[in-house]
Amino acid sequence: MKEIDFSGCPIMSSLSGERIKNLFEKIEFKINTYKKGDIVARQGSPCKYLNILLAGSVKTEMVAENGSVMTIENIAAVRPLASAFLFAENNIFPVDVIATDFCRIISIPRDEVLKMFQKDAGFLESYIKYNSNKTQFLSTRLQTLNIKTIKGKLAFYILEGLNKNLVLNPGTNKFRMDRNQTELAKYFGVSRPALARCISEMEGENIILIEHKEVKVINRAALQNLLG
Amino acid sequence: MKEIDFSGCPIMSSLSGERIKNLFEKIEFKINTYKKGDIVARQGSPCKYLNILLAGSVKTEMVAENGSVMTIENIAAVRPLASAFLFAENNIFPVDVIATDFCRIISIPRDEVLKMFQKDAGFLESYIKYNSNKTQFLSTRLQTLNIKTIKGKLAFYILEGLNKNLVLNPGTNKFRMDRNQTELAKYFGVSRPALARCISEMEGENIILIEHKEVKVINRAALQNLLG
DNA sequence: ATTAATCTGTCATAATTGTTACACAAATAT
DNA sequence: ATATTTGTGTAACAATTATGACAGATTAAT
Repeated sequence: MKEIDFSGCPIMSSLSGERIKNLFEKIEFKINTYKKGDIVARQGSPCKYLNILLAGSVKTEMVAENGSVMTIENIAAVRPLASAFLFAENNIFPVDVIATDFCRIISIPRDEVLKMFQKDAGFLESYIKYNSNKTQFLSTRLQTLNIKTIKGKLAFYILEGLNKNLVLNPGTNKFRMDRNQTELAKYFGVSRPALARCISEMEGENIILIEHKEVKVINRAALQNLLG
Repeated sequence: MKEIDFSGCPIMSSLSGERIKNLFEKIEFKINTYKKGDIVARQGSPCKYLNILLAGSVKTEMVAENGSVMTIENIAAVRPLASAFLFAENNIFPVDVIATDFCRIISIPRDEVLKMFQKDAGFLESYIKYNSNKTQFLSTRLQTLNIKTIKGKLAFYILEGLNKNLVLNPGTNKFRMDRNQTELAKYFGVSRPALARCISEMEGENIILIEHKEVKVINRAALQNLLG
């Protein structure tokens, strides 16, 4: 086990090396390597192992029967692959997983993972935490996308950012965005000029004031109204 | 324990009564009742317990400081409340939870839940499965919403429905929707007439044929093109 | 079988957003 | 300091979608 480096892996990083060693004792697993272009997993095939990308990078693609392809995600080590699918009702890979580099991937059978959960509550907690965080993240993204107007999305984003900042700076009406306008437009899935227009309109209506990445909320009630 | 009925609860229903009884042995928990209008949990308060709604119903709301309110969800027994937040990094309730009826809610401390995981791998598996299913569900919803055009959403929806049906009826190019046009429009978050127009255009282009809830795919490649 | 309710197809108009383009500001590199 | 890149504000026009409205088709209820 000493040759496996899980540092940076969201479901392992909280565990010490010693603990990881114990965790894998008597656990069956295999490590495969893939070269660039190899297919790691096929869309539609059952997901029976916890696969963790130890080194290299992969991309995930959806492939249709007529051959048309859509890239979904690029993933770099160290991260689990499709961890939400291992235990789901419908445990098949929703995508093709293709190596975009030389890769090492560890595969731990489902039942062995359950044993590992029983053995080390910390590992179990990390795994659940990882999935919980993901669920939370997706919920928030979904809320954002579910708002139809750009002004609404922006209002939601600003109120959210303000709330996060409130924990550190109680009573403030300012916060700093971690995205520029172009990135924000992509995040919302809208065009950049349309976002700029909305910002300038909302500034004109004295609701907010944005300078660089600094957002100042002037009329909070108006922001709230844009949500519903 | 005999008075607690978990039937229909997604994280308990796979377990027999005997097994549930064992599971709760030596486990600390409390059961509270709430009458209509009572606040079960406050937005922003830490989520330290696994709360399962045993009887009654609740609604979840986001409340702003100026008092404006937005209802997020209505939940009826038997279901866990905010199960994704118990183990997440940021374990605070994102919403107010308010009883809309007489309610009984069991609260099991976080650490006790971990003990229960260690005790019964089946319970652990159900819990993880529940969260996994949720992640999967949200991912799919996110993909749908991420497609900008109505035709694209429809194409995605149809291809997905076809794929699900393929497992039962290999080689088919038909499937039956479980929503009518009005419901589908709501699901997509678009207006009903706009959806109807897209359907009729796609029928005119000989891509699909929809009769009642029966969908027939004529030109699958064209559907694929609408995704990207 | 008839009525009532719901669902569907369609239209004109308004509102919102995307596209493309350009000038200028800000940040970064040389 | 200057050049280069990247980000921002703005505009005209095109495309898409929402809104509201209506008639006909389908389904459910009596």
